[in-house]
Amino acid sequence: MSPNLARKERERAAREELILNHARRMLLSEGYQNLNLDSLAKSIEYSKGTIYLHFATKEDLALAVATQALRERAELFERAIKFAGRTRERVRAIGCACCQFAIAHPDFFHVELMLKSVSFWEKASEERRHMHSIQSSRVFRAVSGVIQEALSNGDLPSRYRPEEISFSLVAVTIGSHIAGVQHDIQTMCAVEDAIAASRTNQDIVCDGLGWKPLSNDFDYAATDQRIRTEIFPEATWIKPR
Amino acid sequence: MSPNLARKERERAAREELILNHARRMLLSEGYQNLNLDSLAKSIEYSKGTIYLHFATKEDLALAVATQALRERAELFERAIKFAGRTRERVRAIGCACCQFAIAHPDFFHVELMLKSVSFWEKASEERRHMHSIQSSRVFRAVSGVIQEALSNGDLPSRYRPEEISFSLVAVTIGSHIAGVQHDIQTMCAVEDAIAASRTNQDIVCDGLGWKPLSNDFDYAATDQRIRTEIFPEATWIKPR
Amino acid sequence: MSPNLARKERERAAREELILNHARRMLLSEGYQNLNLDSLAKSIEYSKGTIYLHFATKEDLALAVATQALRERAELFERAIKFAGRTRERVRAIGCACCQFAIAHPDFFHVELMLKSVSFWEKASEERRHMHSIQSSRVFRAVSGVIQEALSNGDLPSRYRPEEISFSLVAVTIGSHIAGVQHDIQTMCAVEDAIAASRTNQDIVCDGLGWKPLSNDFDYAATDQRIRTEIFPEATWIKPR
Amino acid sequence: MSPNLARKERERAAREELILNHARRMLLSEGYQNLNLDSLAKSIEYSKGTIYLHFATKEDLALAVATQALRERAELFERAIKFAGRTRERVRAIGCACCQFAIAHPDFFHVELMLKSVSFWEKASEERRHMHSIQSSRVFRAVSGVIQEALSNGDLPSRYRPEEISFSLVAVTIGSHIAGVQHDIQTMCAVEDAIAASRTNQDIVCDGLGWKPLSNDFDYAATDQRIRTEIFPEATWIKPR
DNA sequence: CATGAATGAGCCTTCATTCAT
DNA sequence: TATGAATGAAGGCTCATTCAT
Repeated sequence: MSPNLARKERERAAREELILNHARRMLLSEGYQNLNLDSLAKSIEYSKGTIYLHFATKEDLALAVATQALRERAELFERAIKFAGRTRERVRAIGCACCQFAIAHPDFFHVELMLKSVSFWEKASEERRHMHSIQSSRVFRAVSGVIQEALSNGDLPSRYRPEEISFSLVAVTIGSHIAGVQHDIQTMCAVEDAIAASRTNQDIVCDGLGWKPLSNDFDYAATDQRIRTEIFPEATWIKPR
Repeated sequence: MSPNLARKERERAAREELILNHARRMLLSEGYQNLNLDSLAKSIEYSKGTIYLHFATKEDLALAVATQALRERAELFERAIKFAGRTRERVRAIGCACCQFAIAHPDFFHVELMLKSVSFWEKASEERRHMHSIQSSRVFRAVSGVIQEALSNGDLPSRYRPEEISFSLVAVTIGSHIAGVQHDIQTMCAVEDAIAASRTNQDIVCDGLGWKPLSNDFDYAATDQRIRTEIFPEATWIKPR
Repeated sequence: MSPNLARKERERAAREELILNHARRMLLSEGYQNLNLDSLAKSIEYSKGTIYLHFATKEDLALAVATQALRERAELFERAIKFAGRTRERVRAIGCACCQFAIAHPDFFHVELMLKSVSFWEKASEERRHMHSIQSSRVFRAVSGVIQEALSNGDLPSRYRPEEISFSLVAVTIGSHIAGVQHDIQTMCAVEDAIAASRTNQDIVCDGLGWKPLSNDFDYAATDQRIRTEIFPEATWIKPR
Repeated sequence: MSPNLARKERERAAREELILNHARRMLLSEGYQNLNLDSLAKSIEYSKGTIYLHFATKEDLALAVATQALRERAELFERAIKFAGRTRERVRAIGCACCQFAIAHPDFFHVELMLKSVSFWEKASEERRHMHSIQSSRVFRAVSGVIQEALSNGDLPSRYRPEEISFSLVAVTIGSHIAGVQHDIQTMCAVEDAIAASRTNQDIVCDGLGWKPLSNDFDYAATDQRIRTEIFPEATWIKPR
């Protein structure tokens, strides 16, 4: 009996993953309001009722999609901070992780912005909300660990508080990804490669924070090469600036 | 006859403004999909039919809301660039304009992100689209004028292209406002005052770009004081850092 | 005062005609349900309110359009029966009148069918209904006069009752016009010229009724020529078969 | 499993039939524009959503009603042409089929005229359009087969082309049914029995076409008797003339 | 008299959710 | 457990009719 139960549990998890994958695809290509459970059911080749055996509401499902992605991001970040090098090189690796994620899930910020809606959270279940916050803090811990160390060893001046530094990095990254897909901004700012532009902006912010070695004083080309080799061998886009 | 016509025209404009104001409020608090014309009609105390005398579709209405706000932003920017001072002081004034706008229209980025949807633009009328693009370029011209001048007179090094510089500023500003209202980011980055955080981030980016005088070398407190007095006397929040 | 009143009355009648003409055009090109008073008002360059000064309801207006056209048909019929010739030649002239009318008002049968709806008549005013029936009987009288004479002088055998004969002619004419514009019937019956087909069918029915001279025994080419010259000089399409 | 599926399929077909029957009734009594899905739903005692499980749009539903009826007509026609007798007797049987259909679906021409609208076909699904055209050609093939044979064996003179003959018959039949339900025509032509009048008109046309044996030369009473016995035993109205 | 702004009932269509099987 | 038929509230949009000016 127990092996049967285990098998069932595995099957259940597999189906949940299947649902999430299809839901993510639809969510990203069509937006939240155009995600409808009829076509999702058709797409996964299970019935609508089955979806409801896994997720209490549509909001619950969407939140699970977001959490799944956030977990991926957390994993990328945790790989990044293992990079052997100076703190600024490590934060650079995190920047690469962000871009890696953005490439895997373009437009994902849309899903994240959707989470902001109050009515959304109200309709999602407590359990899913909790799971989301767990992944959220994994991401944050990765970033703040590097910042802490940089402040400790003097790579970062103490002009800004650690949270301010996190916020700068987060803000410029989110902003770059969002602005990079806005058509009018793309046009007016002649953005050709949104990913490269995002990395440039992270560099500018690090320089502005005084995070040593400044990009004027150090050639990060070799770093990029190593990040690619050691951390993200699957990446095809990390090029030295 | 003419006075009658003039009065009617005024009344029509007033009603359009009334509709836009309520629509904006609902759009911001509930999101695009939760804006419904029934409750809007109820809220403005006119019938649904009347809304359609002003706007051809729901998308048209939403675009008009966005354009109205964009016009305000353009006006704030054009006031800002008249500030008598060095280029970095002027871009600081633009930063203040952004914040002024963000205070007037918190969450407005939500509306702007909505504009990204292709299906959205298809359903809006050509006329409204044109009006929107006009305001859009006013905003961009203001920013790029200052950058151009800074590059010319050496306030900005030529390390980055002017469009890259625009993009950095735009990205960090958008990102700060968006990140500043995300609940989990607020918590983890201990953001108390999102507006102040946004200004800090703009400062960091300007420093990172090497925009002279760097914030280490110059006390912008007096500048802020003057921006407040000369450009935004209505502002209650511009404080020297 | 009286001349003023007369002028006003003339103006009123002229405006009513203007409305009817535009309404007919829209009714024929778009169908009843797509006739809307907003575009009608725009088209006549008077206000919607003014339309209601002439017609109590939309149905009233449509009935007036139908009546106006019926009057035209009655006039054409009354011209036709004055043709100097044998009864079968006269009924042929009526057939030409029908075609003349069909050319002037293609698709008009659509309007006439619309009149069948019970809910339609309920909403039209008594006065308009009366005016419609007056024109209706003018049309009928013209036809039945010729039939009566043909029965009297032996051109028509007495096999059928006069009303049956009227009905045959009416039915084949209506049917030809309707079938002639149905796309699938056009295709399958290879109808190239619906007007010519309609005349052929009238001929067939007359032959079937035994109306002398039968088309095998008489060359109606000269008759057609005379109908055209004497009765419908404006017609461009009456050709001898 | 299979019996379950079969039962479900049967239930589904039964419900589709239920919807179609009610829709037909409403369509005929109220016209297309007055057919509304709210009252249809109420009438069938299912929800509006259920209707949409069967039909993609209102136009789809209406087209299905038309196709259903057309299929019935095709079946009647195909029974009729099996009548053992001369060609004119067989076309008489088709005439009876028409009347049989007209009795089953009085006012059905209204639905068929509705199909003329271009915008209508655009909104109907390709599948339904195809099904309609299939039935349409069944009907046409039945008629043109008899005509072809009559031309071959000399029952019909070659004065008219086969398509012209089809068109005459179609036109007089459609026209008789339409004219037979128009109130003013009924009154003025003293039509007591529209069905009988329709058959008379078909006879007149056949005579006019010279289709042998002419009604003067042959007593069709026995034929009618046989048609009734052999082909339409369910008919209560076929009487010898 | 003439206007046209305002109305609001009504329509078609969508879709998250439920529940009998 | 899994299904998918059924639901019905809700939403965007139209337009004949009215009435204050």
